[in-house]
Amino acid sequence: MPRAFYDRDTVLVARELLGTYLVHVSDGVRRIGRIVEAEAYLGPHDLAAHSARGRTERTKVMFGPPGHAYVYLIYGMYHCMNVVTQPEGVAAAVLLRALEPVQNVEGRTQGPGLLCRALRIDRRLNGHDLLSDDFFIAAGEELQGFRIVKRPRIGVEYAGRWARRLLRFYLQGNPFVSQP
DNA sequence: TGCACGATGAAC
DNA sequence: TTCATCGTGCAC
Repeated sequence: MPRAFYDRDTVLVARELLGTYLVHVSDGVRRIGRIVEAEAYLGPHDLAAHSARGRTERTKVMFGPPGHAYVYLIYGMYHCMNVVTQPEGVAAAVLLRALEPVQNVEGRTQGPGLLCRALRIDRRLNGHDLLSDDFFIAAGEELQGFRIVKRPRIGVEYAGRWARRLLRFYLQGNPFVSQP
């Protein structure tokens, strides 16, 4: 997808990422998954977003230009993959939560930690430009007939009223969604 | 320099 | 409901 795709409202980007293809080439293997579930993290005012605590060493990528990968380690054993959105200076991103396996994908892809493991995504890719030829997102087909479901985000109960916002999106009925 | 904890997943 | 496991962020 072009830079301009990411340089837009984060909720819009999260919804439109559904049905697109995440491609990662590593060790000469091209692994592809279709994005079926994603969450929007809106910026420093969003108490569920990492950027809510300001710019730190970990979150500085979120404050950077759109179309880059924000990858971090969670619970000491899993990685989470995000796409940075909106103009540089706006610390917003979309967390990829589930993929439908398409090519060279081994293991489960339901959930942010599992999808990173299956596509061999780790912290080495933090800050990576998604307008590259080894890690990028490609357009999918039209989502005709596929309803997009809106739900509260997962695992952010500490965020008060922000935890109840409907910022998780997934393709209704898709068997690869992590928590239908 | 130390320590509490998490945008998770799996087992019990 | 509990646990594995460790980098980050902030307290001291």
